[in-house]
Amino acid sequence: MGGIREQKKQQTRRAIEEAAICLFSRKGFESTSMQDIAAAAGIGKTTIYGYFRAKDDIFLHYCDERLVTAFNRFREQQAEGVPFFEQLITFFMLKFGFVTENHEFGRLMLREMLFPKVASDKAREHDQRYFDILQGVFSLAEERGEIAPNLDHFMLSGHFFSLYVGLLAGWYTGYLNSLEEVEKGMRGLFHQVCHGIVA
Amino acid sequence: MGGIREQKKQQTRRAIEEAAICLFSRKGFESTSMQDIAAAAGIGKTTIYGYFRAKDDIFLHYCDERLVTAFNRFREQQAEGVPFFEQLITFFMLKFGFVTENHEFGRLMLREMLFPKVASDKAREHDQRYFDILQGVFSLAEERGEIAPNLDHFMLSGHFFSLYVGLLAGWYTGYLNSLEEVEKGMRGLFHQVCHGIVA
DNA sequence: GTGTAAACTCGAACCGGTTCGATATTTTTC
DNA sequence: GAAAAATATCGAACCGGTTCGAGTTTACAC
Repeated sequence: MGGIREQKKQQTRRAIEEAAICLFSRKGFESTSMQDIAAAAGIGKTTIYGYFRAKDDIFLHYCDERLVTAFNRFREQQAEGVPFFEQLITFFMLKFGFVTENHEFGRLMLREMLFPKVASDKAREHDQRYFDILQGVFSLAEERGEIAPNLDHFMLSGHFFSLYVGLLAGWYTGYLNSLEEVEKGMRGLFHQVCHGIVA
Repeated sequence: MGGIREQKKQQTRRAIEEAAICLFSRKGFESTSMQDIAAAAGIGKTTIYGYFRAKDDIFLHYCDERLVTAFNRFREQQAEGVPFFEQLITFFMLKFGFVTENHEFGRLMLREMLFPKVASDKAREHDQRYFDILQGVFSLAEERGEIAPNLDHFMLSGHFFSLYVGLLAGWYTGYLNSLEEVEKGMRGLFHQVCHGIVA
């Protein structure tokens, strides 16, 4: 069992993914053909379909991996002593920077994650990881008395997540043009959540 | 000037659009080929490109028209006496219902409007119309003393808009499954904005 | 080893969106 | 009203993602 076949398969898969991501970043997703990828990976273009269902899948699989590492990076640098407001800013700015690092990748990823053709389990997993982190932040904040007790933490997560998505839309539609502007906007919005707007 | 040619052109354009939208709703966007549309409109498929830049454009042009009428409908039924919270709920639930009326249309439209390949002027116009309406709601609320004075109305618009987008994402990823749930969620989130979460 | 089944590979073909280029029609000009 | 310019139409071809099917390689049973 295992053996030669499995090894080669792993190797080929890796070759395809690396070739694809390299070409996508260099020439853009749409300008890279399956032919190009196959050539760069040293195989026939039909062979790719033995490893990935479609062109999109190569990209989405890569996003998946990156998302997981990004989450882990956040968890590592999570500092307990920091006020919850700053924890949230750090968390979402990290996410934001990560998603928009490559303009086109981010666009494609967001389209697929927020408005998918069909809801996927993979996406649910990511959401779960995300909620777990925020849940932790909110619980701590509650203990410390930074936020009101008995708030619905699920809704709270949704609230901050929505603002994060709104900022991303602002970025991609051209209303926000630098990370400084984004952070400024984020602080303003988060402040509104914290203190309310009622007279 | 004008004359036969112009008339026919208008007629053909209409025929294409009607055929396309009819087929899109019946069979779905991707399952409808340019061939299908051309046949239904009684022309050759290449001719379509004399009227629309691409398949997407037929759809997006239609969305454009619908968006405008939806805005007008809201402006008509805007009631002055209603508290600003209820005005916002009405506004966004109207938008929400309109966008999600056809599941696939909404998905495609949102992908394109929030994360466009290139920022377009058309989109800016819509945003402007949207901000104008909200601006009016906030100004009135301010006069009435319903919200604090000196709030940044632009940021406020962005805030509510983000929550609306977040709810849409929740709809398309399967966390919200009925308009009742959406409205309940919307009320909860808007309430958070109004009253804050700080202890 | 040998036979058999499963898995891998890839050239050929398919399919649908888009472009090209030649033809047909209308408008303009004189 | 005929020639020239502008524009509309559409069949043929292109291009790129995807599927088919036939040939090859590997794994396993005996």
